[in-house]
Amino acid sequence: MLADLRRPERTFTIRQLCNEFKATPRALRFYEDKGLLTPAREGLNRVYSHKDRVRLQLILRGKRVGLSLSEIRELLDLYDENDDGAAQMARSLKKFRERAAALEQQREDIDGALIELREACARLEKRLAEIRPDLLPRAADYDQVLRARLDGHQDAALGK
Amino acid sequence: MLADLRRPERTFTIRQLCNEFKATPRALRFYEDKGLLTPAREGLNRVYSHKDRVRLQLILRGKRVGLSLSEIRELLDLYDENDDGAAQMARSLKKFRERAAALEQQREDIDGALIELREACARLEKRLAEIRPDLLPRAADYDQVLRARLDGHQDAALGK
DNA sequence: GATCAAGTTGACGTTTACGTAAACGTTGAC
DNA sequence: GTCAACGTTTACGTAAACGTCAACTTGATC
Repeated sequence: MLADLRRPERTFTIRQLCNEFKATPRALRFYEDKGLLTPAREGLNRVYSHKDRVRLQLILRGKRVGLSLSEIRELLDLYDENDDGAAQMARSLKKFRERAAALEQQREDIDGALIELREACARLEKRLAEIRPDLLPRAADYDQVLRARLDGHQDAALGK
Repeated sequence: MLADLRRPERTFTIRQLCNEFKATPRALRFYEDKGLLTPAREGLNRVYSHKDRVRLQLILRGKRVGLSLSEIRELLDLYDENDDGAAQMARSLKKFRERAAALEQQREDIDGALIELREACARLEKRLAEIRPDLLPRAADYDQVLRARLDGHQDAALGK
């Protein structure tokens, strides 16, 4: 009687979900503001159910693939309001495909920019080699690259 | 005496540069606000010199590869303040390499997102095929892709 | 009873690159 | 003389996703 209200009945505090998913309380409240989450209350405090946790997972997944919060909300809303599961799946699929296409386009744009950049680099390297070969940057800037890899590129890379 | 003040002395109006480089007057004035351009004045009107035109080219190139205006300004400033051409070239080269590394990272992030997206799509397609094969989206969304290709992806793809 | 940790609700700040009026001056064409 | 076309300045608006206070309440603990 005490032990069996385990999984489905379990509830979560905001902090627990934040820790589990590496989010901040501010973010969860923000999602709530935007209508993405609607946790229950116990007095003032938020109480997240199992379903809320699932929704949060979906939200974060959506973010990872570069969907905007409003787009995510639309998808979530579909799953709630409508009872025809297949129709929403079709819609989600469409959304995902669109996003995939957009990302592929972005990759192309990036490739174009990289081409321009490499040309510019090549020119600079050549002229520097002629004029002041000692000034050619070396391994030092690799730090920058490595440092950059540990950071917030995810945010910058996607959706804008 | 009249004919020989051709190329180097020639000046440009804001509109001429805008037409040539497909920019808006607002943009040029904004760059000026930010200290990227400093055209002369003839009364109130801006008069762009040859050098200004070059600077504008550099600005737009920088934008194309995803540099922020402030980064571009730093580079331009170097070319002005300092008279050691080689040193600035080295700095520019460094900047460009960093940007290239960042763009490569972005591409990786995008690839990661694409993997997640494709997985999600595959799952949805599979289940839809089982349940409601008639709802599987088809060529219709190709419009979206094509439309997207004609638009502002450049902005979204880079810098943020 | 005082403090402490954790929660809450506003509400403003941040960032980027301009767009979009509003209100006005100058010049050339008719 | 007057209308259109171009120029000017100032200044607010936008969009996204929270961060960062500030000021307060609540429950637990010493």
